[in-house]
Amino acid sequence: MNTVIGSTATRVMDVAEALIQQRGYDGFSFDDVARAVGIRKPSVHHHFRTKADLVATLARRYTERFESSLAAIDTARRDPMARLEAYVLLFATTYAKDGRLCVCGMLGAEAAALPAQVADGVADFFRLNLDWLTAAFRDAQQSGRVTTTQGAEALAQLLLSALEGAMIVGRGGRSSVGPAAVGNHLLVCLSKQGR
Amino acid sequence: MNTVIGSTATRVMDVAEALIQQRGYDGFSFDDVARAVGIRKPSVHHHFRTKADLVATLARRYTERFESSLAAIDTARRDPMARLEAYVLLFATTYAKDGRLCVCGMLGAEAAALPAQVADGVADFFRLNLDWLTAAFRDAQQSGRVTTTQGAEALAQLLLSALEGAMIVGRGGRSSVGPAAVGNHLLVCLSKQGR
DNA sequence: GCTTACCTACCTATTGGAAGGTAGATATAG
DNA sequence: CTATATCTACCTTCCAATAGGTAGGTAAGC
Repeated sequence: MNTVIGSTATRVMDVAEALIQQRGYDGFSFDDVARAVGIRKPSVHHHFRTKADLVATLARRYTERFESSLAAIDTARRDPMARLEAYVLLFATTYAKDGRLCVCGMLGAEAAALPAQVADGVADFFRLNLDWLTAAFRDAQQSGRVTTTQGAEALAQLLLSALEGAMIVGRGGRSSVGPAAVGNHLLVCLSKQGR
Repeated sequence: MNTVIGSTATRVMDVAEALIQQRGYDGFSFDDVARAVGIRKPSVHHHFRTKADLVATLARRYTERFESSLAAIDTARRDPMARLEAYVLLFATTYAKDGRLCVCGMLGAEAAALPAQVADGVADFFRLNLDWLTAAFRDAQQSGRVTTTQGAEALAQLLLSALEGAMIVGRGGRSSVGPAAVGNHLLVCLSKQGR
């Protein structure tokens, strides 16, 4: 065994994930992955039958990890605004790693060209996020920390959209502004002391 | 002559634009374009030397059209909020056409994998939008229609990000919520009567 | 002795792109 | 008015590279 950490299958997923975050589904090949991992292309097929298989599995892992992070936030913070700030940090951390996009943000853009199983995984991710955010905003409104007349569902959609969009605008516009700034600005606007 | 409208070069750009909006830069080929237009692949090369050429030209046209729309808004509306609402409608109209993404939103996501000339065009688009929005928000704040403590530049980044993101989240999440709803919700939150 | 992890070799389709040719319109010069 | 030249828009043919994926084999471990 070599000194590289993790099983080969894990490393394949790690590499594929990074490639998707930077180039998208159609922007990388099994050969790219193989080269980066240090094996041959057919060996990648040994671990993941098809490309759709690999990416669908990867998207599921991504969503599960996100789910864990959300659960961790719930236990670590009680204050609804602190929870939302921690949520923004999740996206900011991803983006800080050499401008990596959210996996499902990237895949969501390409949704029309994706295999069904992959597109399903992407939809699950957004559903999970929207549900968690809706609950968080409902808490924030009930505790009086957010005082907009807008429904919690709409606010959830707004924050998620702003964060996903900030990555794309920040990267495409070569701006220094990313999801951290955009997300926090929005939270300030929505919070009581925002004006 | 056939009944198809526009010159061949224009039709090539129209088709390529639609394909990019639905599948991204790596998601379409010269052959796809040729087939849709009704000519052979090398004839596409006759009009646009390379793929980078085609897409860069197309991005420039997209930005110019957007620029015209912004100018039209400026002359048609005086009220800063009405201008911002008209801006939101620009994105909503694009998205309403079978869920088409903003060309530069899509390309922005793939920015890391794009030829330099294309990436430059994308950056120009975002710069144009951010500049216009910053001025619009400055007006809105000076007239007291928007009362956040946030700077106009930050608000511009926020609205643009929210609109670009809403397209991706809406499509990827198979939601009925799109840029129209998200954009208008944000404007309500920012406006005086938003609470 | 079966399973796992990997390999070489190969296949077919498609990619972006080049080379070179043709039909028809237009322009120009004698 | 005609002959020559040029241009545009398209064509067929071709190419090397790359795509996703398969077949079949080897070597090690439980």
